[in-house]
Amino acid sequence: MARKPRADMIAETRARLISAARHAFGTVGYAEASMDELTHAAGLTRGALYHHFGDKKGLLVAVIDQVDAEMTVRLRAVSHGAADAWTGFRDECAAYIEMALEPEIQRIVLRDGPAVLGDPWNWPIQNACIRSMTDDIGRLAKAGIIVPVDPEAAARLVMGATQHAAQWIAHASDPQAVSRKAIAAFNVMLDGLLLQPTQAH
Amino acid sequence: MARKPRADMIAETRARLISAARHAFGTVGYAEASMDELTHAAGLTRGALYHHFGDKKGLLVAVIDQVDAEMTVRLRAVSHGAADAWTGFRDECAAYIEMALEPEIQRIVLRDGPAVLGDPWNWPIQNACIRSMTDDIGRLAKAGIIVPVDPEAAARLVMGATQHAAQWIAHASDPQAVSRKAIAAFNVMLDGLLLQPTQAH
DNA sequence: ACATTGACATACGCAGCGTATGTTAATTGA
DNA sequence: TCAATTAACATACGCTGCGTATGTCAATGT
Repeated sequence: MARKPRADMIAETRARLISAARHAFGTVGYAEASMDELTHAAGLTRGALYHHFGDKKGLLVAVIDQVDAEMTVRLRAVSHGAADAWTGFRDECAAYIEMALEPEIQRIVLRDGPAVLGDPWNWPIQNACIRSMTDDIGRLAKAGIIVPVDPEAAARLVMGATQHAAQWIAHASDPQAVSRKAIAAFNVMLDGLLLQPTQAH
Repeated sequence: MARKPRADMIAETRARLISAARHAFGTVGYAEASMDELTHAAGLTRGALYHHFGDKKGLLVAVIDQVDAEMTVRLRAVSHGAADAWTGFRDECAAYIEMALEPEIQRIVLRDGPAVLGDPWNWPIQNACIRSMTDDIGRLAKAGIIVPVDPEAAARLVMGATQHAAQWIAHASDPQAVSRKAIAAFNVMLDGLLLQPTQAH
C-alpha cells in the first residue's frame, strides 16, 4: 500500500517546505523568518532545505515563483472572461489591485522580493503579469481604442500606480473609503488613455 | 584651540555615523551592511552607534530622514521655480523620476526602507513628497485646470507610476531610450488629467 | 573642587545561516 | 537477487553579526 514513487515523495517535501516558507515569509517577513522554525513546522530539518534550495534566498525564489504563477493564472482568467478588450483591461487592473491588497502577495512579492533579490526586472517573476498587460495594451492601441503609446511603458506605469494604490489602501484606517477614492482616480487616469474618453466618472 | 562645544562634537559624531551608514546602505544594501565595518569606517565603534540610534533600524530611520529631507528640498525648488501650476506639476514629476533613478535613493528609500521598516505610510518619510504633490494637484483641481479628482489619490497614483518607471529605466539595457518611452507614456497619462488635453505628444 | 551626567569603548552572550559529514533508503546493473 | 552507487535528508560544527551589559573618561553644574 501507499506505493509512492520516490519522485512524489521529493515533490511533497519541496511542497511542504515551500508552503511553510510561504506562511512564514507572508506573516513575519523574510528577515524575521527562522529557517529552523520554518523547517520544523514542516516536520523537517534545515538539511532538507539546503539540499533542495541551496540557501535562504533560493527558498524565497521558489516561494515567489509559486505565488507569481497563481497570480498569472488569476489575471488570465479575468482578462479572458471580459466582454471587450477595454473592459477586460480595466478588469485586469482592478484584479491586480485586489491581489496586491493580499498581505501575502504584498509582503513577499512586492516588498521582500525586490529588497532581497534585487529589482524584479531580471527575474521571471512579474514578467508574466507585465507581459499580459503589455499585450492587452498593445491590442488596444492597434485597435485604435486608446492613444498610440508604447505598450510596455504604459503597462509599467499602470502597474506602478496599481501597486502603490494597493499599498495605500492596505494601510488606510478606512480601506473601503480609500479604495473607492483610489479606484475613481485610477479610472480617470485610464480614461486619459482612451481616444474617446467617456468622462463618466 | 578648536574650542568645540560638546553639542557640536555629538552632532559631528551622529553626522559621521549617518554618512557612513548612508554609504553602506546605498551600496551593499541594509541587510549586507555590517555595523562593525560601518562604525569602523566612521572611526568609531558600535558603542557609539547603539548609544545614538538604539539599533540598526534606528540608524536606517536616521539615514532615510536625511535623504528624504534632501529630496523634499529639491522638489520644492523645482515646483517653486516653474512658470505656471501645470508645468510646475510636470516638472516636479520629472524631477521625482530623476531622483528615483539615483541608486542611493532607489535602494535606501524605495526598497530597503519599506522592506525593513514596513510601508512608508506611517513614518514621516515620503509624506513630505506626497504632501507636496497632493497640494499641487489640489490647487490644479481648484483652478479648474484638471478634472475634479481626489488630490491625494491622484498624487499617490502618480508617485507609484513614477517610482515604477524609474526602476524600469534604471534596470534597462538602454536607459536613454527607455527613459524617453517612459516619459512619453507618462505625459499621455498626465494629459488624461487635464480638462483640455493638449494631445501634443 | 567635587559630584554627576552622558558620550563612547570594551566585552560578552546568543541567535541564525551555511557547510561538512554522516546515515539510510531507493535505484541501477549484472 | 544482490552488491554498489546515488541521492535525500539529518546531525553537528563554526562563524558572523546583532544587541546588551559594563566600564571609562571627559564635560558640565554648583
